Amino acid sequence: MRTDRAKAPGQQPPLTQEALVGAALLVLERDGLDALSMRRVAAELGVQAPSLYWHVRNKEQLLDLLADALVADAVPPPRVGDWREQLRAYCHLHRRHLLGKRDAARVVAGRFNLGPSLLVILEDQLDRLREAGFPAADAALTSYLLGNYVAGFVLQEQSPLSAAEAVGQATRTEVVNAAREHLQQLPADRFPHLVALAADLSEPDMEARFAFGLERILDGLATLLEPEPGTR
Amino acid sequence: MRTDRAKAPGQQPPLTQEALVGAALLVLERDGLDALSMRRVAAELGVQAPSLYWHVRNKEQLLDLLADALVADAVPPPRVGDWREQLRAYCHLHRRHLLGKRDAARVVAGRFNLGPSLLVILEDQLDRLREAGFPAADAALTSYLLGNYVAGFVLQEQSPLSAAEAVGQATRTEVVNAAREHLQQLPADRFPHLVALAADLSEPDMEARFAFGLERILDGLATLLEPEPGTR
DNA sequence: GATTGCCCCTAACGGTGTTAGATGACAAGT
DNA sequence: ACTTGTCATCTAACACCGTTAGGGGCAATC
Repeated sequence: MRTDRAKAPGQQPPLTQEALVGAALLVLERDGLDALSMRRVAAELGVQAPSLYWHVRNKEQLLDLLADALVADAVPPPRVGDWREQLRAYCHLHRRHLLGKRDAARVVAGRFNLGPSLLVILEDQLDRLREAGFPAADAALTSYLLGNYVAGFVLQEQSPLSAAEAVGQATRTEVVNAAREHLQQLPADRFPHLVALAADLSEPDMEARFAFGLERILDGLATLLEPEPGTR
Repeated sequence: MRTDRAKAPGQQPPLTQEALVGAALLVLERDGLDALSMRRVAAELGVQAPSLYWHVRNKEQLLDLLADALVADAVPPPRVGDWREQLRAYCHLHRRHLLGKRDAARVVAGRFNLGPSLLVILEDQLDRLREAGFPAADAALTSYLLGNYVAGFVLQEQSPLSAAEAVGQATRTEVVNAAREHLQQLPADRFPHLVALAADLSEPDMEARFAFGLERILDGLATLLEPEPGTR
C-alpha cells in the first residue's frame, strides 16, 4: 500500500515542529481554541494524532510554541515621539494584534512564554525604556507590567464574546445590554452606585477602557522619571 | 434497592446548586482545575455525573458560579487612610485572596462574572472612589482596571507554578533560575539588554512586581484628581 | 387512588490526551 | 548485497471527558 500522506491536502515537507505550529495556528483561526485538539491538528497535516508526539512532548508544549508564534509577526512601532508615545503605540499595536487572531489572548495570557519571538520584542522594549532614562530594574518591571496589562485586558475583552457564542445568541452588544439591564434592576438601596453607574460600567467601548488604563499606567511611569516636579 | 446516596461521605441535603459549588470548590482546592470534572464533583457528593445537569446547565455555568464563590469571602479593607491607601489595600487583599485558593485566578480571569459576591465588592469600591472625588465614568473605569490588573497578574503569577509541577520538578524558584540562565546565555550582541537585565527580569519577588505595577496605576489615578496643582 | 412533577439513575455517544508496540523507509556499515 | 539500526509514522488501545436520552422512584396534589 502506498503512503496516503497526500490524500488530505497535506504536506510532503516531512512534518517538522514548525509545521505542527503552522497547522495549529490554522486550526485555531478556523475552529477556535476549544476545538484545537491534537487529532484535528494531525488531520490538518494529513497524519494520525500520535505522530505529533514525535515532534512535541505534549499538547502543553504545542500551546507554548503556539503562544510564541502568535506574537511572532508583531511589528514594533516606529521610533518617533517620546517614550510615552512609543509605549502607547506598542501597547495599542499589541492589543490590536491579539484581537486580530481568534482566541489569541486565551493562549498567550497566563503562559510562561519566553519564546524567541517574544524575546525580540522584549529586547526592543527594554532598549527604548533604558534610552528614555528608566533605571534597569524599573525597565524590567515596566516591560512585565505592560505585557501583563495588554494580555490580561484582551483576555477579558474577547472572553465574553466566545462565551456568548457558545450559549447561542451572538453579538457582544447583546451581552453588554443584558449586563446593563441586570445592573439597572438591582435594588437601588443596596447598590446605589451600581444602579447609577450601570451605563458607565457596561460601556461597550473597549478601546476607551483600554486607553484609560494604559494612560493611567503611563502617567504613573512618568512620575518615576520626574522625581521632583514640585508636587507629590 | 435502597438509595445508596450515603455510601460516599455524601450529603442528605438534597443536592442544591450551592452544594454543587461547594463540592467544586473542594475538588478545585484538592485536585486543581485540570482535574475538576463533572464526574469528580458528582463523586464528591456521592452522586452520578448526569445528576448535576438538573441543577446546572453545563460545566461552563458551574465555573461561572465557582468564580463568584471564589471571591465571595473576600473582606473589604478598613476605611482608613486616603483613597490611595484604601485602593492599595484592596488590591493587595484581592491578590492575597486569589493566591490563597488553588488555580483561583485561572477560574476568575477572563470570565464575565457579575455574580452577587462581586457586585457587593464592586459597589463598595465605587462608593470609595466617588467619595474620593472621582467622576462617575472614571470610577467605573478604575474599578474595571484594578480588577483586571489583579486577576491578570495573579493569573501569570500562579500559572508557571502549575505548569512546572505538571512537567515534573516543582519549585517556582527552579523555574525562575532556569529562566534567568536562559536569558544570560543569549547572544549578547543581539540581546544586550536581556542579558544585562536577566537578574531583574527573572526577579522572583512577585510581591515587588505586583506593587510596582499597582503603584504606577495609583500614581496615574492621582493625576486624574489633581488636574491643576493649584486649585480644587 | 391516580396523576404530576421533581430528582436522581443507568446507558451510551462521540470526543479527548496519551502510551505501547508494530511497521515501514532509508542510510550506514560490513 | 545483506545486515543493522535509527527515524518517523502507523494502528490499537486506555482511561478519561462533557453531555444527552430515557427510565424509575417518590412525594405532593387532585
